[in-house]
Amino acid sequence: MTVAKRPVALNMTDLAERAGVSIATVSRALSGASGVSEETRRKIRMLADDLSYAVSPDAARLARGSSGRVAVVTPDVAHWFYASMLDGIVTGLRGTDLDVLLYEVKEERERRRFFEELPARRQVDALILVALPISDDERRRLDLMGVTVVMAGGTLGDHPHVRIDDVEAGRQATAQLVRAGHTRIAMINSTGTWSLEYAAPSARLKGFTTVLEEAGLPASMVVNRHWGSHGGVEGMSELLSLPEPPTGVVAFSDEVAFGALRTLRRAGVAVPHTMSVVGIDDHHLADMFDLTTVRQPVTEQGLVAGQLVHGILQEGEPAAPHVVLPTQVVVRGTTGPLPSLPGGPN
Amino acid sequence: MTVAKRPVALNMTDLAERAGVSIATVSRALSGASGVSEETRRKIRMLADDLSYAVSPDAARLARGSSGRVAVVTPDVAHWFYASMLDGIVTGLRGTDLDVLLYEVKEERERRRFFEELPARRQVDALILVALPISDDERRRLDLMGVTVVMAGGTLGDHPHVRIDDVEAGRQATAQLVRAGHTRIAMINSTGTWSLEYAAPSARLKGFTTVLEEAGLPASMVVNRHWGSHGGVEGMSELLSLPEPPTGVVAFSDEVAFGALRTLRRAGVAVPHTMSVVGIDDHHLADMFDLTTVRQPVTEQGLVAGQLVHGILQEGEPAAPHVVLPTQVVVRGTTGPLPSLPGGPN
DNA sequence: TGGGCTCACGTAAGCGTTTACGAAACGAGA
DNA sequence: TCTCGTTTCGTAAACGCTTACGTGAGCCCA
Repeated sequence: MTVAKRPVALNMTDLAERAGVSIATVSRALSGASGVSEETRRKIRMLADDLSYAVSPDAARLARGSSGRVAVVTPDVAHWFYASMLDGIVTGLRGTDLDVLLYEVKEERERRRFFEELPARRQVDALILVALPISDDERRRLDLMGVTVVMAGGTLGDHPHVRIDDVEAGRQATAQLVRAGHTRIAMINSTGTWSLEYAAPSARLKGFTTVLEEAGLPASMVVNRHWGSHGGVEGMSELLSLPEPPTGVVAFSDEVAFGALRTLRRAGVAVPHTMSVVGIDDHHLADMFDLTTVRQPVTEQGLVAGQLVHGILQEGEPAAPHVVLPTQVVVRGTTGPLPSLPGGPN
Repeated sequence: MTVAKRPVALNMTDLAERAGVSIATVSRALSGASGVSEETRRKIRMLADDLSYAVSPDAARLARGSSGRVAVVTPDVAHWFYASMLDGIVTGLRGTDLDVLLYEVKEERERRRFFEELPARRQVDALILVALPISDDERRRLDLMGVTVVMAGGTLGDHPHVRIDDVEAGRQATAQLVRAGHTRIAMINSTGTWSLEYAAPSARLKGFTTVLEEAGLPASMVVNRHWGSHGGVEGMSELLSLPEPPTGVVAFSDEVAFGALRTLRRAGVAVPHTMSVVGIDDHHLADMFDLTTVRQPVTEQGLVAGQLVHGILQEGEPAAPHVVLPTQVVVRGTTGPLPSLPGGPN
């Protein structure tokens, strides 16, 4: 006597027997395919319900040739930005019959390993890369998978993508300070987190410098730090230690801005009267810091990415493969008019 | 002439042909099973590498009977707590050959749908529930899946779980204020987010009241709000409007505390001199708010959950199925000694 | 009344693996 | 040299579905 591996699950053959029809009919009835009378279909469906039978996705996919799964690859699940993207993707895919397989590639090592072993290989119908900068070599490996690839929060060759215009975001943030009359404006930017160049920092910097030029303001101070809150703490410290500190600061991200604000609070510098700060993101805690910022629709980007994948899988090439979502200034309390006495309190 | 659905992928039979051996040998060689000479194995592995062939997981799993996947079910991917849990789980599972299938059940509707349709059904070997309160009925449905179920951040019948001691967390937070000499201590708690009772709020409340009793302090004010930052904003407003406001507040979570701090800042109430605040979590931005809090190891809980699942799948029943991780006070700037002039500034 | 159509359903051939079982080859002990 | 045990490998039967194709049954219209 052999013991079944999965004692509980009954299969389609069992169901067919009890329903008194062939397995093919059951398959058709349950999958919604045509070729079954409505009555038979109903009968089978009810029976399946009663016996709480579910079609084995693995077997179905083996037979059909497509997996019904999409892989999401992200550098850091825990981080607000990626988590929000993921959230958007998942909701964008809800309702479709696509499941999400999650891969995190935190460090350079893991990322190399991911592209070498391609664990998602032959497992998914599509791949969504979340703001993951990628080398040409890796792109080639990816194509080897032979699946749809979509980039969310960046670009990737000709592959479909969703993103924001980072140059514009940088412009908007900077313009907000220029408009308020500031003339000594600095930026706490963020590069070098990845060994591969991530596009956002340089794009935002470009927006920053462009606006300053257009306003006829002198080329200004830019410090580079890690793009988390601690980067902001350090960056602002450095700016404060300058002989002639700026009166306004553009932060690469809201988290950087949070850190900057903490430094300012500890240093007793009045915000926005002595120092104005503007971030980029509209982090869900930005309101708690009263932070003026440039909102980028993160969840929506994920959502669009999900829909893009769904569309492509369903009907081939997408209508609009490259989506750029708008950003927009959200004015709160950390920006204000030029201080009357530069450097002095209040 | 028929067109192949997946033109690229070659299969094990192809590989076997080119290697001049049978498909069984290839399978054994690639899976690491015994019964192949080392030389043959090496040869086959090299060939597979050259042709960049990878075993089809679906087919392998169909044949083997286990999916090699684990489902993670969480109420909100974007939220710091769940995202951190997820992060821990993913890292805990890294290195094993288990993939993560992600399911988000945000609203009551979706959650009901999840348990009715069980999309993860027959797709995974195990299920990790992330702080998801569950009814008895749903638990029964779950057992019907016939897979290992692990709870992270809570309990679930006899199923293995990882969590913290929420009563203790509540105690520690409250004790921190009592120790500082506060006598009018309030709590901004959080209930009713789910239709099902979530255990943490009542447990933390219990810790709160117990400490007050032990200290001989009068039963104190407790307001209930949503457990996000806006709940904290509202909760603190309500407390401030009291005829005799407290001098110390325990917040259900750090996010609630963030909101509370914002209200205090806007109201011009000095922290910690006029009002002390302590949170629970040690959110990664807690430091930016200078928030005193009770740290709970979130990522670690996820990590343990992942390891638990891996262990169970590998060797059956786990050695220690119920893990309780310690919490610990982190003192920062939002708590201080009892104000000399209650209610007055500074 | 019969020829052709449509519809509902069954038969069986895959899909790409794993694995029980058996066969061949080889070495060793007697 | 014969026999027995190992080791290495091949054969073929699953695994649980989907789907191309075939077969009757029923229907319509000439």
